[in-house]
Amino acid sequence: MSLIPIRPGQPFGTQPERSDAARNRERLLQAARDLVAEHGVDAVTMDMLACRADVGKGTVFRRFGSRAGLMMTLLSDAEAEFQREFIFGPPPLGPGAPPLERLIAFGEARIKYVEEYGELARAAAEHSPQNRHDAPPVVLWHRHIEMLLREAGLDRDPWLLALSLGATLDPERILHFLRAHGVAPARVAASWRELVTRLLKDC
Amino acid sequence: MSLIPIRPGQPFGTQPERSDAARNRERLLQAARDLVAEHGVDAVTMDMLACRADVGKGTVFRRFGSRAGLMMTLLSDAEAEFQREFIFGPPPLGPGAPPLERLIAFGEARIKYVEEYGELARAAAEHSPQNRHDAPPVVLWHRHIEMLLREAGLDRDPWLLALSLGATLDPERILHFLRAHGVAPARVAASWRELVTRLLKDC
DNA sequence: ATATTAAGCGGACCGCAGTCCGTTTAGAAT
DNA sequence: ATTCTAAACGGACTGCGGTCCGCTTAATAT
Repeated sequence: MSLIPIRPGQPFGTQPERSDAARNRERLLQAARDLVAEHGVDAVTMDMLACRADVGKGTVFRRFGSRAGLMMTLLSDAEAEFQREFIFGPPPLGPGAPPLERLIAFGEARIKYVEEYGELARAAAEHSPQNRHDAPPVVLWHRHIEMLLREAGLDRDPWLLALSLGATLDPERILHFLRAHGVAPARVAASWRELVTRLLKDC
Repeated sequence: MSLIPIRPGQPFGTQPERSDAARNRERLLQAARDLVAEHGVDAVTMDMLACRADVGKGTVFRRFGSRAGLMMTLLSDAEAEFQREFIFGPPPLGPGAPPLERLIAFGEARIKYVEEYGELARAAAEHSPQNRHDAPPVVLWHRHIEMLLREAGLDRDPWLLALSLGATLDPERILHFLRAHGVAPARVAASWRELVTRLLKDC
């Protein structure tokens, strides 16, 4: 039932992790959530986290690989929920509605997602085009958009077109307008609606 | 005649810079160009540059403010040329052609620009949404797109729509597909053409 | 020439992400 | 219980971007 493993807590083919590792993972996640709540995503450093969780710095990086990896882990629940909604949920976001309406709903849902988790999402993509463009959830979003474009009859390189539309919904970008320019979320959503509506007209 | 001051060599209202400062600026720029040519943008560090230019590290940061600032300076000639072309140059990129054709030409020119200067452009925008979205050249591109959209009769929030189209042409994004996914530039250009053509149909 | 002064300078220093490697320990095998 | 070993651990260390601040010097005034 789980979709794409966003950040496998314990990798697939291996035996269950050692008890001390499990304990440390819980300690780290709890400490990370606390620190984010207290100081905000951007102020949380890896040293701070190691210290708060009373764990060596090496352990933090062994667990999460990088700061971006940590942020992905913190996002994974919300991300899984989002995926569930647009894949299995009720229309118009989920299956059952015509592709244009699903696209519109997808954009709106993404914008809400950014409102809530934007800082985390941005931090999860920082410092690596790879993270930004090829992370499993991102690829899934793109495949979803591509599928909807095809359903709508757009057959001219829907993959690239889907990537372009995806760029439009990039968390850092959306967040920047929301926060730094004070653009209302509803306005962003309206613009997205306008964009995809025009794009799919007469297909 | 100069357009937007991309990175003022010597700020506006002040008297000409001191001779030693001028000498150091030339030394730094030359060293930076050499280092980029030798090792590639991503491998050039600020310490390396200071050392090569035989200058203190503080001087490097006094001059350019940050690594991104240095990269913007290195880009400024190419950027000014690009601006000249789409503002004053011959159609279809410059004025004289219908807006759709100018938009198409704009995207194609940007893609060529990324092919040539993409690494620099990416480095110039790194580590700051501000640099990425609100740098003077970026704002100018967006205004240009917005103007073309208006000319084409698209009157529903052309500013946000222009930003979305701009996101589509983001250097990091384009560069990522070109380099990491081996997508041909012509294919990216075709996708852009498709996107804006559909967008402006019946306006 | 000399004095004045603000711009310029340099490099020690800081905080951070990420690495390395010698040490510890959980858990299995005996 | 003892031994064994691979996984996990921790914290010193590196490299980088960026800052700070006491020193130097170019340009100007006298």
